[in-house]
Order: sequence, then C-alpha cells, then structure tokens
Amino acid sequence: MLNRVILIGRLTKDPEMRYTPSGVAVTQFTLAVDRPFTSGQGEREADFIPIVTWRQLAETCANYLRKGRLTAVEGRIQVRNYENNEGKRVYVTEVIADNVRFLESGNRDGGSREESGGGYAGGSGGGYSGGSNAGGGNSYGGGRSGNTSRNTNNDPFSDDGRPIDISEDDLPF
Amino acid sequence: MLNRVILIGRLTKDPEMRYTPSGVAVTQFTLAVDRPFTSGQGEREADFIPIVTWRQLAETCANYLRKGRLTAVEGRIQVRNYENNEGKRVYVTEVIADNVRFLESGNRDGGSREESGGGYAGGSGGGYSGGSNAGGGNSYGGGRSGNTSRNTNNDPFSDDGRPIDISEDDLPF
Amino acid sequence: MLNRVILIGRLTKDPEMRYTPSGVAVTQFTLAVDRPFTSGQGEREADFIPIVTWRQLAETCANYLRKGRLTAVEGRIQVRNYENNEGKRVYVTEVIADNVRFLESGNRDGGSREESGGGYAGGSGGGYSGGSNAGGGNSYGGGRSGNTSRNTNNDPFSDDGRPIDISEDDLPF
Amino acid sequence: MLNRVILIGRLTKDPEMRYTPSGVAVTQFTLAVDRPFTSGQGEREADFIPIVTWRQLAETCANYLRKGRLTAVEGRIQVRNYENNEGKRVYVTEVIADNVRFLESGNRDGGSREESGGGYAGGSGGGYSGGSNAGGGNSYGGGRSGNTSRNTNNDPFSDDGRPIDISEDDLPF
DNA sequence: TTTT
DNA sequence: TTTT
Repeated sequence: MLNRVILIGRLTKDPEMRYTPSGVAVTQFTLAVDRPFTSGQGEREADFIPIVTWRQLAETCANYLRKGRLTAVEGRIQVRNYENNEGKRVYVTEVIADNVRFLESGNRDGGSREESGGGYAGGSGGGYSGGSNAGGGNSYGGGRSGNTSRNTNNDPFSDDGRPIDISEDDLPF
Repeated sequence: MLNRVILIGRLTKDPEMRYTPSGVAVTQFTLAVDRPFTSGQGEREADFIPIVTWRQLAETCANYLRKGRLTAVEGRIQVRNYENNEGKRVYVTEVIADNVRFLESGNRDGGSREESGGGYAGGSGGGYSGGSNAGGGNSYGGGRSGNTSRNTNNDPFSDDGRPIDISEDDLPF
Repeated sequence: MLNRVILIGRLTKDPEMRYTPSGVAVTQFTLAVDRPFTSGQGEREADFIPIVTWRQLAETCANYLRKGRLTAVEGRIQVRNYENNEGKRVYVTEVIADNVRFLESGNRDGGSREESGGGYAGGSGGGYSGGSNAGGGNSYGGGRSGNTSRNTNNDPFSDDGRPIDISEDDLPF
Repeated sequence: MLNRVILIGRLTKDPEMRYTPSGVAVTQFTLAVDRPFTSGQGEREADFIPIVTWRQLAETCANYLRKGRLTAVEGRIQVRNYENNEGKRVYVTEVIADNVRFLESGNRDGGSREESGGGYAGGSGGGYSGGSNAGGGNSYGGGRSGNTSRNTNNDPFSDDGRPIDISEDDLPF
C-alpha cells in the first residue's frame, strides 16, 4: 500500500550501468549508510544497501555518481527472488530509486568550487563525462517515454516491476 | 547517515516472538506491501518485507498484530550477513521497526469498539489477550530500560545492532 | 533538494473540491494526526494538517474520502504566501499530496466487508459516486495529461507550483 | 498516528538558540528547500521551512550549523496556534526535528578535507565552538535526561508538546 | 525577511 | 473551526 525509503550514504564503488535486452538503461550501486550508533564493540558500522535506478535516472547516475560520493536516495523496497543454478530460491532486496540527489560536487581536485551565483543545490560537477551536466543534481525517476523494459531470465535486472507494454520486437527470444 | 523506511501493508502470518539468550524480546513478521502498479501480465504484485521489532515494541506487536492485519511500520533498513552451514555468506535484509501502527481494530466480530474516552487513533482490539488494550496502537520503539540484548550465533536475531552494555551475567557462555 | 512527508490521520471534515479558472481540479482537506504522546496536562493532542491534491488525485479524494476516515498521505511541504486585504503578508503551509491511501472502507454500516481472500490492502468502497473504481485506494498523483493549471491571484489555490504550459485560451483574463 | 518529514536544504541564516524560562535549549532555523521543478516563469523556487530543535540537538545545531550549509532534517510537522495582540488566532507550522545531519563540512577555507579511508558519512567540522565533537554530524533528538521544558505563554517556543515532568522550581511564575 |  |  505504501512503501517509501529515504537514504543518505556514500557509494561503495562507481555505479554500474547495463542495458536490458530491450535497451532499457539500468544502473546499480551500493550505498554505505552509517548506523546512528556504534556496535557493542564500539565500532562504527554501516548498512550496505543495493540501489537500482532505471531509464533516464540510470543514465544520470552512471554519469555523475562516483565511489565515495555522498548521495541521497528516495525510493521503495523491492524483494525479488529467483532460482539459482542449484535450484534454490534466492531472495534479493533492493531499493528501486525514483529520486537521487548528488550531495557532493564532483570536482574535488582541480576544483574551484566557486559558489555559483544563482546556483543550485546538490548538483555534481563535470570532470567525468566532459563536464556538461546541464541542470545537474535534480534527478527524478518518472518518465517512460517510448522505452520498454523486459524480464531477463535467471535473475539480475529482471525488471523494475512496472507495467510496461512490450511489443514483440522487444522480446529477446 | 540517514536511513528511514515507512511501509503500510498486511501481515502474511501471525507474528513470531522469541527471546535472545539474555532475555530480550524479538518479534518478527512479514509485511505484504502491494505495489502501486500491476505486473506486465496485469497481475497485482506485492513485496514481502521482513520486519523485526525489539523489546517492548516486540511484545506489543506479538500481542496485538495478527495475520492479515493492515499495519504501518516505520524503521530503518538493516543488512546483516552470516555464514551458513556450507560456509557461504548469506545476506539478510530486514526493516528494524521503531514505530508500528495498528491500522485495524482486532475485534471485528463481537466488537463493541466503544470510543474509549481519552481517545485513540488506530488501536487494536481485544479478543486476543483478554481484551482491554486501553491505549493500544501507540507503539514506539525507544526505551531499553534495564534490558540487555545479545548476539546469538550463527545468524537469526543476532542483535539489533545497537550499542548495549552487557554485564557478564547476561552472557550465555 | 528533498522534501518528503508521510502522514496517517483522520479527516476532520469531508474534503472540498474546486476547479481553478482553467479547469484543474483541486481538493483540500485537513488531516488530524494524533501526537505520539500526551500533553503536559495528560491530554491527547493532534496536529491539524492541511492537505492539497490536484487533478485526478483530487477527484478520487473528493469521491472517496469522508470525514473521520483514516487516511495515509504522501507528499511534500509547500509554503505559499500572499498579501491579505490589509496588505500584510500571510504564510500558508500545506502538504501537497502525490499519493493518498484510503485505509478504511467506506461502507461501515451496511458493510459486508468480506475478507477478500489473499487480502487486498487499502481499498475503499463505492457507494459514494456510483461505484466504479472497485478496489480504489490506489491513488497516485502523477499525470497531467492535457490538463493545465494556473495562478489565480490573491491566494487560495494559486497553483501547485509545477511548471505548466499554458495556452492563452486557458487564461481567465 | 504517523507524522514523518524528511528534508534536505540549506539554512537561510545562522540558527538562533534560546532558552525557555525553565532552561531548556531551543534552536530555530529555516531551511530553503528547492522545488524539483521550475515555476511557470521558468524560475527556480524554494520552500522556506521553519525547523525547531530541542535540548541537546538544539545545542549541537547552534554550534555547528551556519547559513548556507546543506543539511538534512528528520522530524514531524507541528501546527501550533496562538492569539496575537489583536485577538486573532495565528497558526504556525514548523518541523520539530529529532535528527539533523550536517551534509557539509564547516571548514571550507583552511579545510584539509582529507578523504578518510573507508569514508565517513556526514561529519561537520570544528572551528566554531572550540572544536570538540570531531566528526559530529550524528545528531539525534532523544534524551530528556533531567531536563524539563515548559509552556511559556503567548506563543513562541511554547514547548515541544512532549510530556514532561515539571517540578515547581521550574515554573517561571 | 530567505539558501546554493 | 477540527478526527477517532
């Protein structure tokens, strides 16, 4: 009925983008979210939470997010399951993000980090993909204009679960 | 840094309460949360999300929640991992709840459902533990007064991860 | 950058629907949300939070919500301000909802309220507007297909703030 | 029944700390939260949302937050009302925060800002109040140990609404 | 009255 | 002005 998750954490690695057989972009990364308390042994702990983004948002994430970057993610919990090669059912829990906020600028090194006047909150700088990032930071999910998605088989990236009209041409078999 | 989840769904079964070796109550149940869209095949789907509650909240949940009951849960995502008996690392994702709201009254049948003066939203009715539950429904996590928690071993209910001062007496070995 | 609100409470009155000059549906209601604690005087208190919904969601809310109904609302906080007739600036804080869940069935009286098998979450019955929408409950904001919205002047229902392409024909002056 | 808000934005000014008559710290500030879309006129808009924090969290916020700083806030919406000097009832909506995350380090200038290995999320530097709390950022509400709070009269900072045991000595009259 |  |  209602399923909402909001996380702030850091990427454990650079994000990984793939395409489904029908050409839909999917990006995955893991967010390390520090727990608000230390363990019994006084160590700081974190939860490592797998995030999945689709379509336009997937592309923006792949372009602008990098390992270590502080990031806010909004989405829903999804539990998928598939049968592994030993015939055992495996459950996978992920956060399907529909909103991602880049809380740190990309250009830390050569960074002027000039406070950009009319400016913008969040964003993410160039350096990576050549710089552009027209608009930056503001990355909502939404839209599915013309795109289609599909179930690959034995798990990963099965789909985002949304209802999608698939034309025969999109089927990989 | 920030980890917040809010879910509304229905229990797939009655909740199960246990005690850790040191006597801390832990209750688990699974929430079926319908997705806001139908699958490609037009079927309604749901995510089945495991919930864990501790201490006082665990007891309230065990007492008043039942299979099928519509319930709101607030908490954080926790990812634990342990080594299974084949020496393989298994990851378990759960929502550690610190606030649970009973959105449906228990006494559907002979229910008087009298509006109990001091008033209350949500609640949960009797039938189960004798009836009353004056006040019900309002179930925050919080408090750990005098209680202690502990790591059991090979997984389940390892702990809620919070920093807890353990006296020797509590140790089961 | 990120602005997310989730509320569960009861409507203080029946919702009120209007149309902007350009024909966009807007529905407003107030949610009474009980506080999780009693006041210093031991009284139970509540916050009365104004909710605004637009377009299709506005119509669904107007059709199915009623005074007293337990309801979940997801949205964002919006702070508008306008000059009142004494030339004083007035600030209005509302929650612009993009997702509303009906947590209680409408038919309490003649209600069959049969437990629908595998169980459905939410729902809301007919009876009000003639019936359709069997199952109801699932009310996302989204879509702005063909509709337009506009700023009326001296306040109320100025707009939902979203970027909207307005054709001259829609202007009320 | 449930009232949860999560915001990310920037402080419009330095926070202001006060004490209630009974000596409880209260800090207020306003968060500018950019809307995820531009206005009809293509301008970027923001909501300016008043935040209130109490006790320990109030002190941490007063010490480490500053104008312009990117900040995450978790809390609940509270609607207070009071009678102004013209005998008119005024409604005030605020977010009572119980968790505040400093998303930007304080030392922008002389800042080393070394990337601390496995990475720490959030933090907030010293420099302000003499240093301590190295690492900061982790600022939960909680605790009311020994402190008391009280209703002042004609509005501002009336209380946070929580049940508090007040000894006569604390009363300002 | 507002931040970047 | 408020709900249960």
